[in-house]
Amino acid sequence: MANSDPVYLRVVEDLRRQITEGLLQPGAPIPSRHQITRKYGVGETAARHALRVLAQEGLIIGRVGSGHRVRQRPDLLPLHRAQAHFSTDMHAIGRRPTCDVKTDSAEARPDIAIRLRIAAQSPVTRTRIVYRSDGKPVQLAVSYEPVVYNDGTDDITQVAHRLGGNGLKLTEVTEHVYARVPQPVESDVLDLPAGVHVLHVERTHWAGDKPVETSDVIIPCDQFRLVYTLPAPYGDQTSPTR
Amino acid sequence: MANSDPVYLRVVEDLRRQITEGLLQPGAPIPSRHQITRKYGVGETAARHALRVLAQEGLIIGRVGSGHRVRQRPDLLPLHRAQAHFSTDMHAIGRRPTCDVKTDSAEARPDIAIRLRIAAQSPVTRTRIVYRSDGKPVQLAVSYEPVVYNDGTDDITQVAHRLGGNGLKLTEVTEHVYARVPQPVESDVLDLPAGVHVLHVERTHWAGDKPVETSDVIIPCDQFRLVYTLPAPYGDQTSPTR
DNA sequence: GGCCATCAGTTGTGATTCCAACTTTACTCA
DNA sequence: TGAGTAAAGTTGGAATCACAACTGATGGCC
Repeated sequence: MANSDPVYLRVVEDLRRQITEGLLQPGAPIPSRHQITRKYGVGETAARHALRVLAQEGLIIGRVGSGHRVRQRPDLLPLHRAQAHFSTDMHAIGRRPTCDVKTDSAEARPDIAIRLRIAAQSPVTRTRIVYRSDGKPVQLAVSYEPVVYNDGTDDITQVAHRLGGNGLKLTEVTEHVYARVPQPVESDVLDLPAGVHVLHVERTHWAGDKPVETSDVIIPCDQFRLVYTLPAPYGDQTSPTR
Repeated sequence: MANSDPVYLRVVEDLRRQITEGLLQPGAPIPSRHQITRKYGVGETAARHALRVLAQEGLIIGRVGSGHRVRQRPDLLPLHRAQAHFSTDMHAIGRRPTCDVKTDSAEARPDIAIRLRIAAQSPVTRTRIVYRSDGKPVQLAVSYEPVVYNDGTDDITQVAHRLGGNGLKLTEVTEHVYARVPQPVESDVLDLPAGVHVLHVERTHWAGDKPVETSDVIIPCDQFRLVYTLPAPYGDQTSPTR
């Protein structure tokens, strides 16, 4: 009873459950359209629709000729986690992700010093990462870290792990989000047409009450979208009946 | 030439252009499936797909039996704008949006005082708004405003307009986003099951360099989703060829 | 005038079929 | 053995037909 739900939702919910419960690990192949029709006894339309919904949720990712695979769990909101998908996703769809990482030393600008709660002009390690998809720059991240945390040998992109090794535990991430290109950030490398909207994320990683790293991330808006999922049509309402 | 694009994308782009250029104002009806098939000379599948894409973009909203209409422009990311859709959207899909607004005076808690850059225990106007959909509470917002800005007669939900009338111009909104339920916020009114993820937005409206209002917004994550739109399949890549 | 039933129109969902483009695998042949 | 080729499988796109549930408006009836 209570099973007047659309057919495709049955497929969606079953696959989603398997993914969220870990039965299907990231990278695992998803049954193809035809396999779904046989396995669930549904039509091709329903199978295709189910795959589309899951893909749009970000749980799976498809590739022509190759099939769908479980994506790294995007979960819900954290921008930093979504950003972590960059490399994985680009690979998954056959683009070549690259990134330039340039690290140098600098004196903390006043705004950066405030964010890191250190004295202005303190020495910081500045890391500038340009993310590229097939050579085209699509994302820019500039991170600042007090030199005291940087032993100079590690990959600065893995602050969390390194700090974890130092006995510090990252407890929180705060993010300030703007919808524009702020002045102090060099965004010319992204080669954006004038007037394009960008997401500017000021992100600070905290260990306890101590900021350990802060970064500016510039993301053109056509890569991100905050969708207001309504509990109704076209939505996927994460199993409302259970 | 250069028109090997999918057919449905032609429809999507044309309608989207009309919407973004203002030819189709918010509330205006969108051609129905059958009208699209005739108007654009495409099949029903393409028409349906186009409408689905636009709906998922948030540009239009459909209602069984009634048709699609242009939604208030959600643009891309701003949470506060997405939130502003609450009432409109609920109406559009036939739910009854209501909200309780309770206003009282209080002394600023230390954290609130910092956010408003006023002295702790200064008098503030506190507004607690519970958004409901068909009676079910789905969103909670608690705002704080220095009493100096509140003349006591206006609707506090329209801070921007009121301040605009006072000659102040809101220039910016900063948002801190957490993915948890913080302690100081009363979230029991939302009647959330334990462990449910929520979006906690600390939002501050600025007029110049002066904070004029700050608020905590609690949104269960099943209402919002940050989708990482890939420049590839199922995406709608906002006219990449132009 | 007011109320109710009917009816055309619309959306959401579904089945079925087909095709182009692509990937992967297996196979053939030099 | 190695390279090129063929075949099978997969996705994205598309056409066509169908049906249930719902909305809005029309018109008839009291």
